[in-house]
Amino acid sequence: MQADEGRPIGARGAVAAVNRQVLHEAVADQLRDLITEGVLGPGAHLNERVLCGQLRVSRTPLREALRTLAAEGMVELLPNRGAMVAALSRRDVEHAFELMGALEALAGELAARRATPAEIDEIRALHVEMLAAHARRDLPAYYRFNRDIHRRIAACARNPVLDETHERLNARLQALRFRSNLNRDKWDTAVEEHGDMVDALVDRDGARLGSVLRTHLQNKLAAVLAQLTDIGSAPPPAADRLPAEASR
Amino acid sequence: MQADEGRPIGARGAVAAVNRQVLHEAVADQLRDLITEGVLGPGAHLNERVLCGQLRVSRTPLREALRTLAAEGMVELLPNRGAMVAALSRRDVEHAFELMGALEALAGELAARRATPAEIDEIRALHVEMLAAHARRDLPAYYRFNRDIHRRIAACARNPVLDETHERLNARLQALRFRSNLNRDKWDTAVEEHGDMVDALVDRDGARLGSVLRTHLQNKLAAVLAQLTDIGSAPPPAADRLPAEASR
DNA sequence: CGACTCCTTTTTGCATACAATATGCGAATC
DNA sequence: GATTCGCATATTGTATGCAAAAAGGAGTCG
Repeated sequence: MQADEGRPIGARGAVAAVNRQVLHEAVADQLRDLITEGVLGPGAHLNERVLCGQLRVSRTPLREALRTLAAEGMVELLPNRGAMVAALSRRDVEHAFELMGALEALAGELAARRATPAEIDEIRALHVEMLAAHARRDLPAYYRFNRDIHRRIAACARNPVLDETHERLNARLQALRFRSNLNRDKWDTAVEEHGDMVDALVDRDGARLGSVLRTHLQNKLAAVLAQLTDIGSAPPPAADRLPAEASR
Repeated sequence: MQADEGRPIGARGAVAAVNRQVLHEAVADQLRDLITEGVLGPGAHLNERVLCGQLRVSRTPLREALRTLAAEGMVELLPNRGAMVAALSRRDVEHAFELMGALEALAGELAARRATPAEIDEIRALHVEMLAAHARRDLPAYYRFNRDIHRRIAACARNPVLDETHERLNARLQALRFRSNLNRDKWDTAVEEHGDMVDALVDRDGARLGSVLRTHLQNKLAAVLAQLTDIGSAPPPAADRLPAEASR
């Protein structure tokens, strides 16, 4: 990808927010993406010079971005020995999901109390679309609707602090790239649970919504853990999706 | 985040490692302290050059520290216009406490399930000491025991991810410096609630412990909000506890 | 009297240079 | 032959320099 000079790293594609002018934030965004996409796999060592060459930035903004990511828990800093992508142990995953459960339960409770009728209608509509995707066995579409529904429920909670915490935790977990490993039974169960969620939301039954979300997450944890052991010590994904280093 | 001392990736060293002296982390720690202590009050503008002079470091580690703190939510970065200490609105405080309630409830539930008898005994002992401090009207001692008890309960939950999230949120709130504004009634109520907490823990009644913690926090929120309006737009505390700038 | 513009000053953002620390390899020693 | 020491190299940590953006102020025009 020959970057045209003036264009900062992160500004690719439609969804990119307003043109990031601050390089270190753009770099942080880019690295986050690379990590969640698995291009930079768990445990991967991040060599500053190499990354500088690949991202076409100097070490200063890169290092600032790394500090940001470290504070977010996406990378780990080894003093005087560089940075590596955070690698979650099985234990870490369990802990994260415990916390996630509480966060989603809270979000559910609040959402049941605060959602507007319009929001609920929208979520119901998305749910129906998700059912269609499920019937069609269209996994990518299913994931999109799934994600969107969860996002919207979170938004109904109207608590940015909760939201941010949730997003951050989610980002850390995304690095595990547990997906698409969904057998039919689990998928059906998940869809059922989603039905319960929508019902609870429509009834504005916060406690029930919270508990459904918790169960939902519990099942997801089980799936993730199963996959973790399946893979075992997975081979590190090759990091060749990065642009080649600039020749100088 | 930092203070990851106990978990060096590979083999854990038997002997305590030598004091690490990575400047940007030291700076971050120091700034955190200055903010929570109120030396750098909410909304205070952080001029890089000035801080460099006061902390006797160059801009690079300072800037890296600021990025860290920004990711933690303690400061806000205004692109091209520097950093300022995060200023929480009333709304923000309410949101933070909502989240806090869920975190503490979870911690309580887990603690009731996972605490060892020895830990429970220790907490009971601390509780008795706290009662003594209360009887003596020794506020500082009370705060110390109070804090210690909460910390230990959190530790019993055995969930570092939860713990870190909780600590971080707490740090952000500490910047408000709501303390010592405790009238007798509220104090008595708080002590009573602490009694319930210990009882619930001894009974290993997670649900009850969680709900007590929630109530406890609810009352604290009320106090904080009251104080927030009391103070109104409080004058920014003078930042003269910093060392004077080095003359060059 | 106020708003606008242009210019100076200040401050932030990025790049690079220099210093400190870790790593790897080979020679010397036991 | 294995271990250890020491040196060479590579990598991270810190400081500084330079450019761009913002803030502040003086002067001018409406």
